[in-house]
Amino acid sequence: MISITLPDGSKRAFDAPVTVLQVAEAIGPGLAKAALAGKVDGNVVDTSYLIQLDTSLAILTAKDPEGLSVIRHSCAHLMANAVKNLFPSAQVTIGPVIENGFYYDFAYERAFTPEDLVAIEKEMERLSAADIKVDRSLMTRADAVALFQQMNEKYKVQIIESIPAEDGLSFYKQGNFIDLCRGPHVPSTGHIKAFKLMSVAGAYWRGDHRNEMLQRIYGTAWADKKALKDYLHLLEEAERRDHRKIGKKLDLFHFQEEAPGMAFWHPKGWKIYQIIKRYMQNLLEQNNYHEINTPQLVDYSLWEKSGHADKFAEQMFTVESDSRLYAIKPMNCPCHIQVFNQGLKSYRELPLRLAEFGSCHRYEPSGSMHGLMRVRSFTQDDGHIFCAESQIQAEVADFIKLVYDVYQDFGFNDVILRLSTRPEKRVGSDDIWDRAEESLRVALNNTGRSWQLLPGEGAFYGPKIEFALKDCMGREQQCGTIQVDFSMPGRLGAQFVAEDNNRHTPVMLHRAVFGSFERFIGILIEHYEGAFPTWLAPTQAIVMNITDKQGQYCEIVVKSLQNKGFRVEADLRNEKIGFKIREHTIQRVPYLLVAGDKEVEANTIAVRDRTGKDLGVMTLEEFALLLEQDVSRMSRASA
RNA sequence: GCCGGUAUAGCUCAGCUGGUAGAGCAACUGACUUGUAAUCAGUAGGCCCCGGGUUCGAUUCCUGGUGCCGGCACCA
Repeated sequence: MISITLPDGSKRAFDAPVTVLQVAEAIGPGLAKAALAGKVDGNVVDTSYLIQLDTSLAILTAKDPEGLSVIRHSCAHLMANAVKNLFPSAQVTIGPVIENGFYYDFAYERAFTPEDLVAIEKEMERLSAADIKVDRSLMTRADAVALFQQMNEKYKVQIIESIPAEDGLSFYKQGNFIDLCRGPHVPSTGHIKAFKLMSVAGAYWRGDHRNEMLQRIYGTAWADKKALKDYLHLLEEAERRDHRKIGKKLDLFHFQEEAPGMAFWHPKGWKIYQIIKRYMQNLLEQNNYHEINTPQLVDYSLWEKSGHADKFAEQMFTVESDSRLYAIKPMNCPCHIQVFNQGLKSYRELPLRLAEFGSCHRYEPSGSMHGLMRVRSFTQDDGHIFCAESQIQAEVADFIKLVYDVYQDFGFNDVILRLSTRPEKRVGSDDIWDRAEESLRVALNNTGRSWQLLPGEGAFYGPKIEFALKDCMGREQQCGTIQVDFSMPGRLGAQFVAEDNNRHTPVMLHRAVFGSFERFIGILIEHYEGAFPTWLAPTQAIVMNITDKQGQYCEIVVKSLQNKGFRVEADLRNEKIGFKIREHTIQRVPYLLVAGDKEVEANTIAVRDRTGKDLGVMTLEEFALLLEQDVSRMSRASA
């Protein structure tokens, strides 16, 4: 007797071992038809999985997130199957599920073209329509190696050989196609109904740039055609949020060929930049930082001492003058240590917090640049906290809180927290790394928030906590960071006199909240789709006349609001009011003020907002109050 | 940096197989003096990314470069 507990708590009894599919059939034919996989004791398994002991079971269909994952995974196999049918000499490698879809990497003598993709998709449709049964089987490693060697799948052989011998190897076969896979998979290819191949791209074998490049095909797959259509529509919407497009449309900045990766800021974009800079200056002052400024060019020898030249020589811009070699600073920390080193410091002065809106230049690889998100010339809201080891914990905790406060002010609620630990190429002993990583881990755990571990992703001088925000396409962009550095202060001779009257080397915490102004503004643009909250909007209100008669009145209105500190402009062009409204609505100006004869007569203005909502006719004082309240919703900005 | 794609007016984009280019919007000029998302008419605007080659002739084909786009790798 086997008793199976279903998600609703009910139990089913069977005389003999049953497969997941048989259980589904016992529940109902509709469910059996929709069944993609089962969840037995929390593990997702094939519908052919044989249940032999009492357990809990959920039948997974396309409606379940895990069922959708199975579809995507099986769709990757379906694509590999199609590719092998059309290009028999292509070799298969790996094909995992990713957010919204899947990819599969192939080794082939030439690159796949967009036309190939169309053909592959068509072949996939054919295989899906044929509803081919998907069978799972087990094989020993030796047999598997022999089989794939015989098929001339040398990448697959490598993968199989790298799996520990004691692990069981499962394989999935559909028609003429077989692939090593942990599974589970759909029972037959007919369950894969809604998919689309998105793009081809190069990708290094095993993610290592020293290896050959494979052809990666990206695809998306959904439960049904409607979900697929919705997703494609969502993608189009997301593209509209692209900061590069909005930057052009709202005239915020531009790039040009003569200065790749370096933004030319236009008046409105620069206004936003100034607003967030002032915001940060206020905040730093409140948090006991001292703002400083350091040189743009520093003799190359300093970068050799700091260790940066060792790792980043290729990525530094250099200038030779008067037979001396300088580097245009790629970062600010060595300079901050120079400031710290002026004069003997006492433990009483720690923690000493130095901040700089530091303009940096890095020769980033050409293929890595991306609008404002990754540039060669950028300004960090950089800061370095010099402290004793015992002070790390409190400083890190304060900083994490600061970051969350700031992000909240800017409307970001989805912050991705990560801890990046020691990389292969690094300075400092393992003991130092142990202590540094531990201090960050403790700080993260104390926040009660969930965080991800990124092993090996730390800076060469220390581990780091990263605060990442998502861009319009869901890509994670690192913005804030705090890094514990036990090495650089010592390398550059930083010292302080402790309570014991001996000289000690301080710990340095590198930290930035925005990361860079460029990237942060890029993220802001995408987050708000250009419709910045009033406190950030370059123009907060526009005043428009109906005819020339109200021109003078409009100018008085503008002047009066400007005198109160608001960013207000007039649009007195001889155009119809509808035309002007449309233009400024598209330009995302929060408030649109109209003055016609009636308003002049009553000494009022007609107000509407950029969403099209009519806020009615009011006096200037009433509007100023409304504006004031709107702006002060962001408390820290006006602090 | 690597793989692929791409580059035409300020912007968004047409331009079949080679015969030196067009649209919409924007700009400018004029008329209109207008009540909440596009008034009408006119004018002007192009080293068709840069260099080399093939050709009688190249925006178009080939080739080298650069920028940009999508990935990969990198990211102090």
